[in-house]
This record gives sequence, C-alpha cells and structure tokens, in this order.
Amino acid sequence: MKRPTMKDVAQAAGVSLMTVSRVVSNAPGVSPDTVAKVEQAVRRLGYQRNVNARNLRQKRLGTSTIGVVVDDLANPFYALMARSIEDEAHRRGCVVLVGSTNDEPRREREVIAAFTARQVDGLIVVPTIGSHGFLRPAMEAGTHVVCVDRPAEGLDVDTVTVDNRDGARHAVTHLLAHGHSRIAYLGDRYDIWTQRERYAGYLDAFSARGLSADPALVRHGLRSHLEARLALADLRALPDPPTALFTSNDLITLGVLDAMDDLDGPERPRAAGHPLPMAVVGFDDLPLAKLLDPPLTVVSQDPVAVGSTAANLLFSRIAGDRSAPRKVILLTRLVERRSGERPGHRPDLPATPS
Amino acid sequence: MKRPTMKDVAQAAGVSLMTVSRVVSNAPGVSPDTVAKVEQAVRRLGYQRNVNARNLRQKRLGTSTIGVVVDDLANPFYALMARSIEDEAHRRGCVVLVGSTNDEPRREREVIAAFTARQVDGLIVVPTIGSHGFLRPAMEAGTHVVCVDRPAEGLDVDTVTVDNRDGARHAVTHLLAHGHSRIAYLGDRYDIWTQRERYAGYLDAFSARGLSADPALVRHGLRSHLEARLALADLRALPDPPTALFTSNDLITLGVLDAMDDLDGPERPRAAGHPLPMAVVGFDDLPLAKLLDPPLTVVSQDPVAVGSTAANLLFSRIAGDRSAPRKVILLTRLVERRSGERPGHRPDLPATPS
DNA sequence: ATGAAAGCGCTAACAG
DNA sequence: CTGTTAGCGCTTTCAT
Repeated sequence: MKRPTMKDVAQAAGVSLMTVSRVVSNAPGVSPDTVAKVEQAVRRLGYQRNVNARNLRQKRLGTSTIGVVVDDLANPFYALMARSIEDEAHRRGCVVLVGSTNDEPRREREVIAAFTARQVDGLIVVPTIGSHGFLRPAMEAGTHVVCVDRPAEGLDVDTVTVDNRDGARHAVTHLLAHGHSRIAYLGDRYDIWTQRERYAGYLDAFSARGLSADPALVRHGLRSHLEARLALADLRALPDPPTALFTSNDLITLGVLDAMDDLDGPERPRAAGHPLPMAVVGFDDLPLAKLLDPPLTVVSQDPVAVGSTAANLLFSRIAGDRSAPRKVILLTRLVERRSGERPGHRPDLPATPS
Repeated sequence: MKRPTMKDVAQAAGVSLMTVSRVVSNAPGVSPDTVAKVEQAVRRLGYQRNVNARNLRQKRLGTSTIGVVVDDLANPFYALMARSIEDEAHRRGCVVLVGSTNDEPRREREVIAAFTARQVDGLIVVPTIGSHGFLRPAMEAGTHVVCVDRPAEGLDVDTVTVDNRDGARHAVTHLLAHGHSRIAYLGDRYDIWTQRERYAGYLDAFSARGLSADPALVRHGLRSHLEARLALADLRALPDPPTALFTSNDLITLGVLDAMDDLDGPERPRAAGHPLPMAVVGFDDLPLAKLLDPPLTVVSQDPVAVGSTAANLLFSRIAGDRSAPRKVILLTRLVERRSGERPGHRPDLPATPS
C-alpha cells in the first residue's frame, strides 16, 4: 500500500541502502552481480526514486523543473508557445509547471510563489503590468527568469518579444496603400505593453505619410468579443465612419468580424469581391482566416519560435551562462490575403517595402 | 547568494527553528510578539519555505501538485481543457505539471514517470493506445488517476469522455436528412478510441435508416492537414463522388475546407447559397466557423466542462473518496449552421430529434 | 566493491 | 508559549 523506498529495496535485495542508491543512479563501482540483484528487487517492488527527496540533498543538478507563467493557457498563441517550451524541456529531461495569470498581478505573484517554493530551476514568464522587483529575491537565490511576449517592468532579464510596433505599422501602411484613410484602431487595454506598441505602430504608419490618425476612430480597452462588437457599432454610427479597421488582437478581430456578419444579416447578398462593409486587418493569424470571404489579411507572429527561443535562453542560463541579459526581438509577417484591399483600387505603394 | 532556510530566519530573529516553522505555518500558540519578530526576519531575508522539503516530512497533505498529460497541449481542445483544470487546481492551492504525449506510448510513459517521481497527488491523463497497467504501481502507492477524452485500456478508473458516437450519428443523420446519401467519412487513426466511436456513429446513422455506407467513401488514418487534402482529391476523382463529407476532427475539417478552396481557385464565383462543392459537417467547433460561406455546421464538445469535471473527480479522490470508479459521458451538440444543407432541399426529418 | 554516518530543509512528537 | 529530538528519502563523505 505504501510507496517502497530505497530501504525496502535494500532489504529485499539483501544489500545496503547505499548500494541501491548507486545502482539507481548508475554509479560505477558496483559488481554486475549486485546490480542484477538490485534491479530485480526494484522491478519486483515497483520502486521509483523520490525525486524530491533526491533534490533536497543533491542540489548540483537542480530540480529539472521549470515554470511557465502565461496570461491564459487557453489562448492559442500561448498554448502553442507552451507546447514548444515543453518540447524543449522534455528533450532535456525537465518537467514543466504551468500557470495562468489572467493578467492579474496578484495571481501572477501567487503562481510564481508556488513555483519558486517548489525550487524550479527557472521561470518563463509573460509578465503582467506593474513592477517585477518581487522576483529579485528568487533570482538571487538562483532561479533564472526569462520574459516572453512583453518585457517586465523594473527587471533586466532575457526577454523575447516580437516587433509589435513594426507589425502594426505594416498592417496600417497596407490599408493606407490601398486607399483607406479613415482607419479605426480597435485595441485591448492600453496598459498592456503589446497594445501600446501596436497603437504606436498604427500612428507611425500615418506619420510616415505625413498624415495623422483621427482620434475619433480610436478605441482602447476592448476586453472581450462583446466590447469589440459594441465598439464597432459605435464607429459605424459616426457621421463620417471609418472605411477600414485595424484590430489589435485575435479576440477583437473575431468580435468585429462577427458583428459585421450580424449587422448585415444572414441573408445579406454575398457579392464576389468584398462582401464586408469595411476593410479589416488584424493582429494574430486565425486558423480559418484564409477561407473567409474575403480572406483575412493579418499580422502573424510565430509562437513556436518565441517559445523555443525563450526555452533555449533559459536552459543556457541554467547551464551557467552569466552574460548580460539578451533582448530578442522576432519579426512579424504581414500575411496579405484580401480583407485589407478595396475592390478595384490599385495600391499606390508596395505594402511590404524591400 | 544562497537561499535562506528556516535556520537562517531563526538565527536572524533570535528564536528557535521550530518557532519559525510555527509562524510560517500559521500554527496557533505563538505570542504575537514573537510572530512579529519572525515575520520581520522572514521579510528581511526574503525567506520562502521549501515546499519540497516540507512535503518530504509532512505527507498528510500531499504535495499539492497534479499532473496533466495530454496528446498535444497546442491543440485548442486540450489547451482549453488544461486551462480549466488549472483553474480548479489554483482554487485549491495546487500547481499543475503538464506534458504532451504526441500520442506516443513511450513518451506518455516517460512523462508520467517524471510526474510520479515528483510525488504528484494525482494525474489527469489522455491515454494513448495500449495497456495502462503500468499505472498500477503508482496507483497503489496512492497516486490517483482520472482519464479524459478516452478510456485507458486495462485500467478501471474515473473517466470523462463525450458521447462521440452519438455526436457523429447526429452529424451524419443531419446530412442524410438533407438529402445526401453519398457521404464520405474522413477520419484520423482508427486505433484512436474517439475515432472508432465516431466512425461507429457514422455507420449508425445509415443503419438507422436501413441504409448502409459505401466503403469506397471511407478514409481512415488521416494524420495531417495535407493527408486530408489528398484524401479529398482522391474522393473527388471517384466515378461517383460523394456529395457530402463527415470529417472527424478539426485538423481534417481544416484540411478539406482548404482543399476545396484551392481546387476551385481563388477566382471561383462565390454564389449566394452554397459555394462549396460538397456539404461538410465536422467534429469540433472552430472559432470562425460561423463566418464561413456557408457557415460551417459542426459537432461541438465542451472542453471546459470536460476539464472541470475531471478536475473535480480527481480532487474528490485526493480528498479521500473511495467509491467505485465513475464514467462520466458528456453530450455533444450539433451546431447547425448551413454547410450540411443542400440549397433548396427541405429536410425530411428533424436533425436533432426530441 | 560495499557500508555507516551525517545531513539536505522541514515537521511530528514530545518535553519544559 | 517555546525548544529539543528524531526522522521523511535520499546523497555525500568517509571508512572498510
């Protein structure tokens, strides 16, 4: 009924506990004969070494456990990222603890505390807002941390992000090149770093042409599908409504697409060309984007690359790399399908220069 | 530089180690004065209790760690499920280890071994094929296990699945009701339980009408997007091609949709009504399904319900429930959009009886 | 090649 | 209320 220990195995094999330890650790200097005896006892009892007890004594190798802390594990972007981190960890014989923060600093702290209390060797974190000085003690105690998706305030550590600003700029430039000038910005909470960056990119695209965005077309703080829909309804009611939309994450893109579909009614004639009432370009790719009518143009990031880069960074730190913190910025890609175009309009500039 | 221990805190606070232990554990019977002294020392040193060491001694409460083992964490279904399990765990002060098996029995074993070696209190597992007798020793040692998505061969434990067979039957019945009779089945590996069930449901729908499926229209073993595309091309080349498709998971659905889109070319006239060359009903909902043309009809399962049900089952086992293993079967829902219909055809039977 | 003793960081079980 | 002793399951160090 109880879990067998090395002591039990030793007794069963008629050797000392220390010999069992050696066999289980593949340590040299045990007679083949004894090894066989012990291994048989191990199998007979179904013995498995207690890794936690081992780590308590032998801290040279760490716990072979890392923690991954994301906003929301269910978000496809983070799910893909977590999976690629998990693959890297598995290759190295590590296990991974995961936790979602929901973007709540308090929950982030709880999760991280629970992880460090279990002596993780390192942490890959999507930081929420606010100072991350609370990580200092853990880091001094030897826990390595790598930030992903956004930098942590007040913490100079390895960080892997994508060039959000550049990606947004490309998206909006694409819309401008296709003759749109009244382009709305629909974004999530402005206090989230990625959203600030994307908004800055939106503005950049206008200034690069000597234009400026109309503040009346800017909506920040859209937290849900529903809020995105509401924002769209609001924009359409304007005396001079936008002709194009830049949506700064997948949830918002989904919301406005849905809203357009509904507003027009299920029986709306779907003419060839461009059945949507407005052009749309969104941040983040979606599985069926290509099959929409018109196919959806998006800025896509590569979550697998983000994850594996972060994991590699973390594992080299764990392996002893003490060089200066690295800031890796990955590129996004504008996937031009058709939702950003205007039927019959000839773009005046290539959307993706060089 | 090194991690402070209780001993360090005791020294800093001028009390015994045991007193620190009491304060850190909120044990009663320590003078408010001493508590304050200790708490200050804790803060000053940035002390955090080593949970692994604690668990070594105090096994009454377990390790407050559970393991979640899925096919592929990046799969939206499992990501959602994992997230809902994580929420339940967090509520109870537990952390969760995750691992992907890739449907490989060997990797499943490695992952599970790594988890049990860390003394997890319980495991939520999406079992791969093959006998799971190897879990017996761990279970006897007190590790509780709950299976999700599919039952484990040779292991009588709590299991949470959805009624795959019923879901598939509904989907195909819907197609039959809309006048289709040449309905192809495109499925993943037949050795996966869910796929066998779904195929059985496909057959059921025919026999319920006194019909039988044409074996020439059945394709098993489609492992990827690409293979699904190939299978579709193959079916279309048949002398008497199908008029409708039942696709038995999201990856396959995506593949055939994509293939149809390409085959018809980007310039295909998108007439109102039903621009797809064949009707399609798929297992698993997709985020943009509603916005396709025609909107995609799917069988949807609720991953969040699956996850929270499994988590609740597991935590009651951990809390001491020793009743007989439960088999929970959740229902699917046929989300009727339009891709399963035939323009102008009047269904001869309600697709969802009662 | 094998074993005995000490101790990792903590808590249970007793003292005072 | 506080401290002492033992020991969780294992590895280190030092014998033999």
